[in-house]
Amino acid sequence: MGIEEQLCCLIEEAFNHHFQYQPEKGSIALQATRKEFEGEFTFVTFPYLKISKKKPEETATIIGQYIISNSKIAESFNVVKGFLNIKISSATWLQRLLDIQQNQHYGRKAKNNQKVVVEYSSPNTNKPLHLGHLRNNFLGYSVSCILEAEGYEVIKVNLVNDRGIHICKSMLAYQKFGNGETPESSDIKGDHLIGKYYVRFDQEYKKEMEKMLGDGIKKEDAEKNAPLIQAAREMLKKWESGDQEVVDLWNTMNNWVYEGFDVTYKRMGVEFDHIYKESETYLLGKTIVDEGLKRELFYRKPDGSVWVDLSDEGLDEKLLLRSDGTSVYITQDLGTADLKYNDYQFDKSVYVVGNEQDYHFEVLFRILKRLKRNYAVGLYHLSYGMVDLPSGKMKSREGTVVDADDLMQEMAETAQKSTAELGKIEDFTDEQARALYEILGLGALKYFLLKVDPKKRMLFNPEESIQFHGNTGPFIQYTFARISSLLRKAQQEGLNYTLSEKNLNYELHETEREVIFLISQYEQMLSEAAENFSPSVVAQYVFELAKEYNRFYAELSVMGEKDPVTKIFRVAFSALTAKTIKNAMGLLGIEVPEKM
RNA sequence: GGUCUCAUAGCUCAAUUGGAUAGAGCAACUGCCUUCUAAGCAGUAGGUUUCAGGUUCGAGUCCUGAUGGGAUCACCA
Repeated sequence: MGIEEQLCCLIEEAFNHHFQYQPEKGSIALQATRKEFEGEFTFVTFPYLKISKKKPEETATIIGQYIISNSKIAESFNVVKGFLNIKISSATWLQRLLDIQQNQHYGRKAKNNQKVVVEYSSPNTNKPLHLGHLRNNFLGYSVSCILEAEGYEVIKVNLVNDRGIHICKSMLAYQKFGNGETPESSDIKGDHLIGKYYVRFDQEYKKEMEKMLGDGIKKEDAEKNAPLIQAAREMLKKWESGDQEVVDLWNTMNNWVYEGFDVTYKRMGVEFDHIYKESETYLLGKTIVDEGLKRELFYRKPDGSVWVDLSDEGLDEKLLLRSDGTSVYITQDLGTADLKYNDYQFDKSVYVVGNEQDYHFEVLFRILKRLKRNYAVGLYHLSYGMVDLPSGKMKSREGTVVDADDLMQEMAETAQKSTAELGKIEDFTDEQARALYEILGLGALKYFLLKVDPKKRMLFNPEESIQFHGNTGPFIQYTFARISSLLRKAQQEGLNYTLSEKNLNYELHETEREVIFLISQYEQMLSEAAENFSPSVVAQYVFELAKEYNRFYAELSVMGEKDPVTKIFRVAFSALTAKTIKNAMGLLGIEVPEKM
């Protein structure tokens, strides 16, 4: 039983004993004591005054005294207003640390026999990945790690948008202006090459429109009837009918993109168990439309289009099938939802998709509920906010995007610069040094994007945002490297730092107490992160832990400590801190270096 | 215009889901490397939580309204 659980039991007992009251199971909640007061756990008595029929201070004191006299878990308590602050004894904390050291599975909970599918990334194959995709990918990967540690079996999937009018745009531009250019011939990464033609299409299309506007044609008509857009539509039709030439070009160009994406994904450190392609799923969902029609959940308009009416739930009518019988986005998503369930029989299915699609997913999930899909209860849209630049929104066509490959490269270079200035890794080989820059640069970037609550939009300032000091990835990595250095020394001395009963008599210093408290909160933190699908919970936790350890490190000596028992405790304590940091950073998809 | 969403220190973000005197980092200022990595530590300063009401022992958090951002409302994806 954990320390917190024991305290809750004692408080329940106290209510029984003193107030003849049996609190509901699990209704007693503790919170962490605020820094300015002594103690680790706080019980708020205000909600129970009607039961105790006493003043807040008195109620708190009675419960505090009960805890002290009926167990050895706490060493003292203090009461401020109605707040009962409980100070856990050093021996209790040390026993807890000993338990953690002996636990082989520390940081990873038992399997809960639940399956969850996490869909993330979901790029279009007409342009390279940018900053917005980085947030998506890091989020998706981190949430997967968190759920896995929480006990789920996690299946990471990527639904690639590899077909459609926008893909045809870059294909058409390439056909017209490409002159047979290839990634090899120009030494350009495949996805960037395709992106170049996507932009080119837009430029040429705009030229045509300007000309048409000059000829007195209305804007709407120009947009619809410009020769290039018509050609793109024509090409889409050909693709759908399986025209060999178009399909060949499509294959060639998409493969270039995939080769480029592979490089980017590898550098980002993300991966997938399965890749769905829309070219293979876009026809799905039509049978579901038929099903819905048959069950009179949907209806057909005179022109042949199919709709669902959600107005009784405060939403609108939504188109599910065009009048020409072709499917729209949501049709595919209905089909893909079934497909995923058939493939994996998941308990939960998470979609990591930006909050601009909140309405879409709201509609999608409601339709699936109406269709009585039994898996509908497990659907979750992990809706994350956009990443803004100081100049405002990113727009691919206006060239105001921050490219993912460029950004990762810059981060690594910044790491190299900072490392060179400090001059701490002179003994590294070139290869080791490069690996370190990668770990630090990516660590800074991932931490920066993950430390913010996913739901909130965030600002990314390329010049100022990414630092290596303060609340950053490298700060935490640095703490790990420091401890690693200590552990190397301990190893050189041949020190065995396995904790034993001998270590339980030690009187903890304030900083040590704080750190152990944080380490002991790891599992609870993990649950909270999993429940909310929120890596930011982990990020804040690990920052707090690193900060607190650094305080300890500045105040007390580890390897220089004279008393051998204390020394063993501090080394073990440091090692467990390092382990916890590594585990937590692992949940964020961030590596930690032994030396930096 | 309808719906959804956000607004906290100069800047970027927290606040244990209704609890104590609203906290960190950056930027500014002051100290600390002859001792385990100074990518660090300690300290100073910075707030009418956008505004106006309400709910209650207690509100940054819940409700109503206002103001200001953002998203969405396509036979686009």
